[in-house]
Amino acid sequence: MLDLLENRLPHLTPAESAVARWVLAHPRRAANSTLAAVARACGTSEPTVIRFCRHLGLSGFRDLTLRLTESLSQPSSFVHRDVSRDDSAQDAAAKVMDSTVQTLINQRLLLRTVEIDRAAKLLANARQIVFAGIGGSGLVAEDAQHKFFRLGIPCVALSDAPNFLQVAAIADPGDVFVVTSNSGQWPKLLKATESAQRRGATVIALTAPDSQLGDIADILVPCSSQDETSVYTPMNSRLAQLAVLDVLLVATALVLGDTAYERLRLTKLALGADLAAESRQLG
Amino acid sequence: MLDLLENRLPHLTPAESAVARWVLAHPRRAANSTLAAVARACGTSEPTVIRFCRHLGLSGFRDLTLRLTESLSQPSSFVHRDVSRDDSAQDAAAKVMDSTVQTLINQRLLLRTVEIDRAAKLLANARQIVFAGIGGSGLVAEDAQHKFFRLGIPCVALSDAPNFLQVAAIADPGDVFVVTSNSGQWPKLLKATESAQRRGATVIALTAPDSQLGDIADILVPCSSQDETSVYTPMNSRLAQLAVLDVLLVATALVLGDTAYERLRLTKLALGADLAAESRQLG
DNA sequence: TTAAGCCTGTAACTTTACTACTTAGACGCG
DNA sequence: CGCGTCTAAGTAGTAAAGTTACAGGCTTAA
Repeated sequence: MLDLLENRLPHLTPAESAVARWVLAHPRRAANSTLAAVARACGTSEPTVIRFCRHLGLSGFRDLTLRLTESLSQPSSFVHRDVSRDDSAQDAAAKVMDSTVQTLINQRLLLRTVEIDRAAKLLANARQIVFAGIGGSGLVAEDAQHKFFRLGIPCVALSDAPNFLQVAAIADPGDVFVVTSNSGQWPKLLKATESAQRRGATVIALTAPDSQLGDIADILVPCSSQDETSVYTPMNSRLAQLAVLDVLLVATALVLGDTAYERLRLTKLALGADLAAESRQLG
Repeated sequence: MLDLLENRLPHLTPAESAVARWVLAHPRRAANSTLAAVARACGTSEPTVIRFCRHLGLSGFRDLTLRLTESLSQPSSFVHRDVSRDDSAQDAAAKVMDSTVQTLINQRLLLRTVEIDRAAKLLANARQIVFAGIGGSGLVAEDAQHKFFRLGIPCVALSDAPNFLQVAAIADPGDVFVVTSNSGQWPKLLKATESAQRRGATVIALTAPDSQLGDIADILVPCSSQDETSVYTPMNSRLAQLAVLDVLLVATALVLGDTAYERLRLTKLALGADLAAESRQLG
């Protein structure tokens, strides 16, 4: 938030930038003040402060105070630092975990802009869910299939382009395609996606917000792409995608209600029972 | 803040405790709502909500929203709250993401007790790395294989018991087995692991600290097992395991030094080049 | 059964955020 | 140089939010 402020500072009008500078200088006071107090402190008028908030993409002054307290209480401990080649194993471990945590925190924020309930309703009423992803995302698709089949909805995971093209070619209007891709730019993936859409299927995309795949999807779930600068930066985006699929699973289960609840319970029980049986047998 | 709320809950009057329960259930919504909206949602009146705030030692409703956003953006706010069946999609999403983040934060702490450098040295010098996991952990094993092959070390992923038993039966002293299991109790997994050890192979286990698998492993990497109480609780343990494997990958790459660095760089380049080629071809 | 006390809601009041309109100044164009 | 226009800032008003005062009703105890 404060970063954003500093970035926008040059693009503001004189009176507004005075407000910005004051807020930057006294963020904590700003968070607890009223509109009138801030205006007075900046030597300007209340509407100017409001306009200042709007130019920052906020809904109003109230929003500003909220965002300020939010960013003031956030610890800076998870900010990402690249692993360097002379780090100790413990240092590197901490850095990797931190960057992972940060990725997920970012992802959580990204989700606030997504119509999760709409996605969940679509998934809940799907004739079949097709999870598709190539390369590393193929595993994400498989993981999703492993999760969603427990809801009792027919699911399939596709992890290579030829299969995806074929399934897309015979897509049904009731089908929902969940397409995962880091870049969202692979031509074959786009081609298959478009072909599925032409046949009336719905597409939910887990990908970078400014990608081609994101543009054509019916529902875009932006996933922190995190331009992986260092070669040591691991595939955090994959974790974010997995977490998002967890979210979609739970949201879909909530839409389905009792049926899903019971099925989830039963699959869980089945696992426990099997473990017990095997132990007895060998024990 | 939410803790405080929970503590004070018994000392509140009926109407106020209704407010408290609602706020606990929808903290994020409460933080963004107006006094009137909260009162309506709780089926009570506005003054009651104010009195509720005062009993918590706050100056008023405004203060409540501020404190709520504060504690929600603090890391301690990621404490797990079960998804309940009447949650909105957004609430559920936040809860799922929070619990995921919390799992990873816990995992980071757990890693401090692990001899990561020793594990990394073992992996770096392995003749072959065998990643094994059955059920959901099978995907973790495959993911790990996808990551580690980029270091130029021979890798294999095993996701079912029969394969694992066979590979373990012909294990070599230079082999390193990375065995992943949520429970760490599956008899077949234990049997295969022991057989590999008898042939001189080293075993790194990603599992619950108090499990049988953990006991017999050469190196135990404890993974937050998170007694999954609610059926809506997704498989956070899997994310923790994936993150741990990222850590091991980076640590191993650091041990290998320049060679690994170069190989990681090359694999990354190869992907980018392929994407460019395909785009040209179709574009 | 009645009186005291506390919980709760209604209604009035104050503050607060926001909007519509107006004015002052800057820039371009005739 | 003057005119018009367009942007930036402020004034005043309004709607809505938070807060307070007060009164009704229920509980409890004498």
